[in-house]
Amino acid sequence: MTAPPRRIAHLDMDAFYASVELLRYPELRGQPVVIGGRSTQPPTTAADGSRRYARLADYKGRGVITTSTYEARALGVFSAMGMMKAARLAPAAILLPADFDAYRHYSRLFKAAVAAIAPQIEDRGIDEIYIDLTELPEDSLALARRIKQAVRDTTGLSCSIGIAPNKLLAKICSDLDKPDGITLLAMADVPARIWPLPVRKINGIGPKATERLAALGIATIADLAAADPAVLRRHFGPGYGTWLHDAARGLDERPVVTSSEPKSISRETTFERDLHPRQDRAVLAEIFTDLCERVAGDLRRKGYAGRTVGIKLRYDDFHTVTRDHTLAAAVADAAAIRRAAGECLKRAPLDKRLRLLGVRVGALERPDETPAPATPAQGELPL
DNA sequence: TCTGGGGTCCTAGGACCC
DNA sequence: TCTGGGGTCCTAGGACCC
Repeated sequence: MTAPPRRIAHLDMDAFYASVELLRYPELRGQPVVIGGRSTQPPTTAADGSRRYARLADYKGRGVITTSTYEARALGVFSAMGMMKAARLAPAAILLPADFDAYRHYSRLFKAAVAAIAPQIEDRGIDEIYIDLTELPEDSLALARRIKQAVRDTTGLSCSIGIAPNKLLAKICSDLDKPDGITLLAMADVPARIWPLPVRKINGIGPKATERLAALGIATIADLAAADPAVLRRHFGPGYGTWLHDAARGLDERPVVTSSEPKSISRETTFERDLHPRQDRAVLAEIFTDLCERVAGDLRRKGYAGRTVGIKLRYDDFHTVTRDHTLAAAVADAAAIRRAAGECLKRAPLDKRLRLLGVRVGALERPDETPAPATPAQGELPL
């Protein structure tokens, strides 16, 4: 007996942050708009109701683009691009600050709308989800249309959906007909629809792996599927090499995971200008304490404590180091985090200017829950 | 004009224990 | 005394994702 094929959907909101901003500023529809920049000012409204927007050309600082509208992408401006570089490509583009409270609000709305139709949902961040449709009676196209309509009705926003036998393929599919698209794919379609794509389209193949594959003459997913798995394992290690070979053939057994606990909570900040550990000691100490307080606030709000406290330093040459310190018992208060983080700092090189400082708490526990008992459960033999 | 912030997972080595 | 091996925890770095 073989199990029937699964039906897994991947839903991706279209240019999510930018689209939320267009709900607020509808007159910007059709224009190149980018979101980003820490010091970006929101638009000002004149007495006659007209708004004045910041332009990308006005920006000064070390921010990156968070999202851009499709019109801005057409000018070569994409997520994670440095703002100063983007300003050269599209100086007249409208610049808006990120409003994460608004995005979280719309995120909750669209997920609730989907859950009312298909409750088996895996959260993949603020703007995308996997949905397991296997147990639902309707056909896939009807479900995809109904879900898209529900998302549009409750948020005014569009999304793209891919439906395939697993998460790997569903994720690739949701990107094939963007924006506002639906793509259905069966295993038999993999050679025609998936193999012509570049390897970078596979979720889990990033810039480094793409480059190393290119050096082996592997550019498309078809190239990867045709590659000798032994060669892949030799170059990429047994785990990743085997995964690459499977992924290229569209194989993926990962389940849709409908609930999970966080593993770590962190806060970090990149300074407006690089700071020297000695000359700028006082201001660095203040930022350090503030980061610890913000992490403590996040822990308290979410109901966690953690045993491992860590720091992250990024130097002016972008070299990054981390230091960890594991305590005997989990902590959640700012003073204890600050003490442990201070111990970490003593073990890090402090002779170069810093551009970033971060504080993290891991090995999380819920302090209100009793840890699992070490004694065997009832009816179990103490072997 | 370089390169944000919040995460997860994997690897690898050393310590320590059995 | 020497040798061997497995398991777990901790630390550091790196790739990758949204």
